[in-house]
Amino acid sequence: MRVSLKDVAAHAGVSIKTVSNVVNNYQHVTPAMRERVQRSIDALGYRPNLAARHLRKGRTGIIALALPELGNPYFAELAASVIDAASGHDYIVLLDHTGGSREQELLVSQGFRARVIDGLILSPIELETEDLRDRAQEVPLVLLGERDYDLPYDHIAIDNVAAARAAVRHLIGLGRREVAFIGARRGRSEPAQLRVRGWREELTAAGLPADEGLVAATDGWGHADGARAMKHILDSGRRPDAVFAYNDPMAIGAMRVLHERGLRVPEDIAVVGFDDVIEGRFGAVTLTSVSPDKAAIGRLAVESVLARLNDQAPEPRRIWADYQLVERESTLGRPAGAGRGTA
Amino acid sequence: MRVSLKDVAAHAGVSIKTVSNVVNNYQHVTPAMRERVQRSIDALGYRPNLAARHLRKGRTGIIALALPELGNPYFAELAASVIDAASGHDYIVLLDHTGGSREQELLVSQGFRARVIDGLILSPIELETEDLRDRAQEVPLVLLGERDYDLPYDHIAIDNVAAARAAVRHLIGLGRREVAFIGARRGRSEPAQLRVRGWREELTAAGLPADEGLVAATDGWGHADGARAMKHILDSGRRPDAVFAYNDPMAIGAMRVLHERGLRVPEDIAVVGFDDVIEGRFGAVTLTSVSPDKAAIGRLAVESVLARLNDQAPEPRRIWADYQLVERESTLGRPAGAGRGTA
DNA sequence: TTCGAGTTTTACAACGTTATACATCCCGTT
DNA sequence: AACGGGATGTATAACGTTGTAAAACTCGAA
Repeated sequence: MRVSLKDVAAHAGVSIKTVSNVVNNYQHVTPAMRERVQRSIDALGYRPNLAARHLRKGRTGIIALALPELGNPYFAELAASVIDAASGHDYIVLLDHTGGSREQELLVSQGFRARVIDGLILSPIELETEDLRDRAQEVPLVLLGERDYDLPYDHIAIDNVAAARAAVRHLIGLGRREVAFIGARRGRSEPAQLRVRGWREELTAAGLPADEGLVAATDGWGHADGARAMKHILDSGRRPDAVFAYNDPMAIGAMRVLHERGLRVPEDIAVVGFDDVIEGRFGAVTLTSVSPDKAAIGRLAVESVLARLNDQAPEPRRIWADYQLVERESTLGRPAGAGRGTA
Repeated sequence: MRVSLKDVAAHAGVSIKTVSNVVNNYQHVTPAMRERVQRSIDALGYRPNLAARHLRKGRTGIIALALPELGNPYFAELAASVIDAASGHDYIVLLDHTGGSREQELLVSQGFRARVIDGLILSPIELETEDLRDRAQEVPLVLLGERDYDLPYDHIAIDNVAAARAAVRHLIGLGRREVAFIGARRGRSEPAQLRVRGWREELTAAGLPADEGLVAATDGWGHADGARAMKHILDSGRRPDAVFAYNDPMAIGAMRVLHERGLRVPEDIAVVGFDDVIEGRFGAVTLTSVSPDKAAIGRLAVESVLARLNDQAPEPRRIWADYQLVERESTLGRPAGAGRGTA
């Protein structure tokens, strides 16, 4: 069996607690004693049993990250950034995916999928405010993403309305007048509402009609959904001169359809995506996109969870991460601005 | 504080162990007793403390999955499939990424990054046989991916040589004679060696020269690396009529360069990738690719780890997963429909 | 020498669970 | 009626760690 503190203590001829003190770098240990115990530790190859430590301290050193789907590279990159951030605090990350379904999100938020965690970072899609309200407050929860909840949890996101407005402003600046929005979600909940709102506000501000006939609802968030939505718009006889998609995969799916129909990007239709995933930089037409600071989001999420875990956190707050509009071939034209903010 | 077995026992007026028996579905519990205890469990909202269970049983219910990088959608999709497979066995997945560096892979393989796990699924890139040989045998290890080790661990992969040969055979069948390979890795280790070997064998079998001048080494595995490699080949004055890339992102990066140089895919140069990631289906030219059965790989990996954990596993073995060559526009016999976008 | 105030080490009791060994109960058989 | 044996429930001791409180040192000053 494995070496325990008891074995080390016996080997060094001291009490168990003294060994524990050495292991944990307790202040009051004489250098001589530390040396002696350390020698036994090395000799026996002792390594702490984390299960016992967890039981005793009530901490596991694990935080869970629940994302809608890993297939979307934005979430994959976000996961990577969370893992790195956590690693810097000696935390490891348990990953789960919900498929963006309310049921799974509920299970995750109530801790039924993972019960060994110190904290949870959740990026909800369909979850409603009331779903989270009766959450048994077991471990700290930090929310990520576009949904807008009025709840006592930290929430990290970029300013989706402002970012969407920047994207639409950019398109208008190119002289486009009919800007379609791809990716409003069907059903009662409206996860895309902030981006749709930004689209609407900016058009209105520019004195253009926010034509709801140019808003295409979809069932999912992938390439295929974007393609279907684009087809739907074109088949309905509309011919917008610009498309703003909920995210990059949908934008790329839409561009594929435009290509199949012989429509040129950006000459006939300009396209802007959201998330700035790597694949947008290598298509035949590179994609202009809103680029959230993923590294910052991951870092802030981890820091928030850990702060709350250590009771160092003030009241729950909304934290804004930076973003940037990155222009590429799909909207060749003149420069646009960046945005940012703080809570 | 949280509800423990003790609380439930007091509430139900029985001993702690009886409650434990109910929780663990122990055989000999009368329905009446089970009912009564269950009522208390529900009333108090009891949920087992995994740290304690872990300490007692020596199991955590967690397996770790260590992948080179999540940014590559192949690995992201693989992670999703492992998470789903594990979930079916009441296991959860701790995710780590190594960046494909030997140092990180070593840390992971020796359990220094995560020590609360029952088993480890590792997809190594640079790790050498000897690095794994002196691994302290703490938890079961299952290997994934292209590397070929002669070690007592289960190894799950598709037959890379055969798959690569199928890809090259397909290109030769189109009448292509100069097939470049993109993505051999620099340095002493040769992670891409099996696919290069398949490339070489198939060309030779067809009576064509395996021209090493058409093999492009890269530093990484991403879009940008593929683009660089393609540029390198073209700049060296070579003009192959086909390209076989180590993976899809590299193939897509290469196609972008071909597009920039005014070379048509597939008319001038046919392209085949590897992994069949979703993004290959939505470019201006969709990508022919070797499609490994990711769901099977995830499932087999989880099953292998758990079998070994339960001592139900025979001697370590190599397990082959299925694959398929999916043909798309990048290797179409005749020119694709809508002309290429312009400008 | 004795005392006191710090400093260093120790003994012991948790943390919440499951395994072991034992006690009890309920039967059908003698 | 008493017995034996399987089915069911219980008390207790681990698992390996850390927090608490108390004991045992050290050292300078009375």
